[in-house]
Formats: sequence, C-alpha cells, structure tokens
Amino acid sequence: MSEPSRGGLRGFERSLPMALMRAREAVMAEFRPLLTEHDLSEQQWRVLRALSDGAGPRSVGELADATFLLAPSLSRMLGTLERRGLVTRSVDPRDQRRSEIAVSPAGERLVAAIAPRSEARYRDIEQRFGRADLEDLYDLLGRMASLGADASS
Amino acid sequence: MSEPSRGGLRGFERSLPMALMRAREAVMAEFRPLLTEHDLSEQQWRVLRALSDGAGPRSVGELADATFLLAPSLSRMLGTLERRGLVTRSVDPRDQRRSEIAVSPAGERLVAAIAPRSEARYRDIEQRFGRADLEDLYDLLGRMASLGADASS
DNA sequence: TATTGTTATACTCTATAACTATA
DNA sequence: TATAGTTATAGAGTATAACAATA
Repeated sequence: MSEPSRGGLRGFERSLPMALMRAREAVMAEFRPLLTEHDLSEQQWRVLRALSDGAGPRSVGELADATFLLAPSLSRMLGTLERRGLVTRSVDPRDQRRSEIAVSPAGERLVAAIAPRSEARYRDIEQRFGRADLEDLYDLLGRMASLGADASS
Repeated sequence: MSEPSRGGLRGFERSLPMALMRAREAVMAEFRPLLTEHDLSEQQWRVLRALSDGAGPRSVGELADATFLLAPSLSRMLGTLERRGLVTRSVDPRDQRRSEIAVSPAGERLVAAIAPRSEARYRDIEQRFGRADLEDLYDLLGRMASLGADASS
C-alpha cells in the first residue's frame, strides 16, 4: 500500500506541508472575508490576536516568535498599526532597549467586534467537522508543532 | 472546560489557523534547508512537485489551483523556472489559448536529487511522530480541506 | 561585547486590473 | 462575449545586513 514512486518522490497529496496548507486555506476561507471587511491582513490579525491573548504587553521579539513574523516585517507593521491607533509602543523601563507592545482600547474594540462572528464560524466548523475529531486534530497538530523541539541531530 | 473568554475570543493556542501554521512551520523547518541548498523557494518547489506528480503536463490554471498560487505570480515564476531550464511551456494544440506546462529533464533530475533526502526526512518524522498518528493526521487534514466543498450558505 | 529594535535594501509573492489572443 | 494567460502596477512580506541605543 505504499505510494508509487514518482522520481522517488511521494505524490503531491501525500506531501505533509501541502496537506497542512490545503487545510489552512480551507479554514482561512471561512475567516478571511471577516478580516478583509476590517482592512486587516492575516499577519496584522495574528499580531492583534496574539496581543489580545490575555498575557498583556509583549516585546517585539516575543511577538515575532509568537506570530512567525520576522522582526523587520513586524517592526514596520507595528508602525502601521500604531498609526491606525490599534496598538501602542512604549519603552520597557527595566530595559530601555525593549519596546512593550500592547493593544490600544480601539484595538480591543476592533477585536471585540470581530470576535463573536469569528466564534460563530468556529461553532459552524466544529459542528460540520465533529467535536471529537477537532480535538484530535488540535492534539495531533500540537504534537507535530513540537516535533523539532528536542531534535538533537 | 471551555476556554476563558478574552474579549470574547479564544486563546491564541486554540486558533485553528495558527495551530495549522505552527505545525506547518515545524515541518517546513525540516525541509527548508534542502530547498535553499538548491535555490528553490517554497512556491517554486510546490510547482515542480505538482508537475512531478505523474499526471504529466498541466495548464497554468490547473497548476495555480493545485499550488495555491495566483495566476500572475505563477506566470512570472514559470518564466523564471523556464529560464533556469527546469520547466517547459508549449501551446496546447487543441486550444491555443492554453499553455501546457511540464517538467524538463533537468527539472526531473533536480527533483530526483532532492527526493531521497526528502523521503529520509519523512521517515524520520514518521518514526518520531508514529505511523498511525501520521495517518490520522492526514485523514483529518483531508477532511478539513474539503470542509467548504459543499457549503451552501 | 552582546542584545534589542529599527532602518536599508533587494527580492518574492499577493492582489487587482488591464490587455492579448484565442474560442 | 467569454476564457486563458500574460503584463502592469502597487503594496505587503521575506530575508540579510547594517546601524543606534542600551545592557
């Protein structure tokens, strides 16, 4: 039952990055219109979402790690979001090299405006996909994400 | 057991797009060095991989759908890959508006050079992750990808 | 001397629209 | 008149390096 070899390479359907991308695209198709409506790119939404996580302000570096954005991209984007009044930047008093990034009240209102409709989409997905299967998926994805965490080679 | 509401929004760890992205980044971290070594971007590799799928030549539109690239991006990229001698473009005789895109022999050699090391990474992932769990993951991802296929609303 | 964040630079990809040539 | 592909254009993100301020 192993895949036929095509130049020694598995079929495109068995490419793990592609399988993850196809699933992500299908999910994003549910959410993207919501973001477009509020003039937010996926990346900008990742930043706002990370900052609304309840953990409070974060440094640029921490935010970059959490959102998979490079520091220079993030730095420029924070300028844009700051000019739109959605986030604030302030110097960390304990280490003046650091910036503390936080969501502004206007940013919180924007997130609060999107949240209920986002959650409605989640309920819809959960209903169509099945709650238990969704839990399994989160579990497997979490394990896959931490695969390399202990790689020694 | 439901997540605490943060402005009505689930925590960042329970974001499905982010869970998919974290998993994909972890997987790509295994493969990216291999591509960089051969001066291929992720997107270029997707195209070569799709074309090496055993199904033979494809139109630009079919390729765009398969790789999640927009036609203009793909069109420019095919020019690059053609100049590098990795793909060929020829007019479909039955419909002269269409281009038939195929991998060249040099492209096949490049894929064949990458394939064994790629497959070795897969074996490593399968070993660390577990074969059965990997099957489950593929299965769930496939179902998630086809979620919207029958959406009526 | 190392780290944090920003700026500089070049390139790739995204996204939309306009255009060419076929159908 | 519609479709397939390309070209044009603007903008956003990726990636590296260089830089300023601070530690």
